[in-house]
Amino acid sequence: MTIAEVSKNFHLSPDTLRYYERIGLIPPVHRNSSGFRDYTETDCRRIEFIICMRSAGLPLEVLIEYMQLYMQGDETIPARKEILIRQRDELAQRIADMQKTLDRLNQKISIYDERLLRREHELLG
Amino acid sequence: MTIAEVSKNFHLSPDTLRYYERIGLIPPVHRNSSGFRDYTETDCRRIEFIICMRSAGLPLEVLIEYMQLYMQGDETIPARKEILIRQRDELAQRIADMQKTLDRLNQKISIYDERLLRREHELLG
DNA sequence: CCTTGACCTTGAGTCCACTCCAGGTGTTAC
DNA sequence: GTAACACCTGGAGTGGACTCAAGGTCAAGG
Repeated sequence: MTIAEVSKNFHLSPDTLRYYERIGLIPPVHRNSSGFRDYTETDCRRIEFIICMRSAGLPLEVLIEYMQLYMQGDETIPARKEILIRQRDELAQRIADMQKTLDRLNQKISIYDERLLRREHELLG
Repeated sequence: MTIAEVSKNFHLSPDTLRYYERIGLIPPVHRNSSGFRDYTETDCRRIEFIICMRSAGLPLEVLIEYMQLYMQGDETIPARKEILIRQRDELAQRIADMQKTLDRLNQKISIYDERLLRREHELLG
């Protein structure tokens, strides 16, 4: 797969894909005869994983560390698991906080609804 | 209330408090005789609201717009409500996405658990 | 041959949300 | 009166995550 195809599939700019490679988030991508990147299925699965984690706000730094451990094989499973657990816990906390804000927004919206209804009532009645 | 007290109560640096005022997120805070800021209860309630919204990732730009409308009185209620609805919907979407990532992290963690158990089993058995 | 277009590299620029700094003022404590 | 301290201002710096620009290579089409 060319960089353009991967870019299109994942809605990620070619610049970002190259950037991820440059910072060691994904291992160097294989090149074709003209030196162009040729992404494998494996590359794509990794990219998809990264996008998913990034969408939840996991920092690149953490993902880089995770991926580097991943490349080193099975001995790093405990370390990788630790990272995932930590990130999972932090994420759960963020979700809980955001849920509170969501509730508050809903509450505020319904208060505005009431106020608008009252105003309408006053104007018409 | 002095800036130091507000800072302590809300775990927000004095620099950030001044920054919020400078960008128009909160209206100019009243000063005491020596020119120091003296925060009112109203100021504090606004700051608390901002912190809550920021913790859910609402951009400063949106909060500034909301606060500016707020200062203009009741005619801006419909516009404010629109902002809140939009932000609520986006937030709900973000939470849903994050929940998916959370599920995926949990799944991955339990896979690691299994693998570690198997390895232990192989080593001991 | 020359142009076009997809890709390459390196390095600089951008955006957001702070955060820090230098230099200054006013009150209190010794 | 001078030192310590809490605060002030304007402006510059930082960190994270991209994003863009300049200049170059390569293969295909006219």
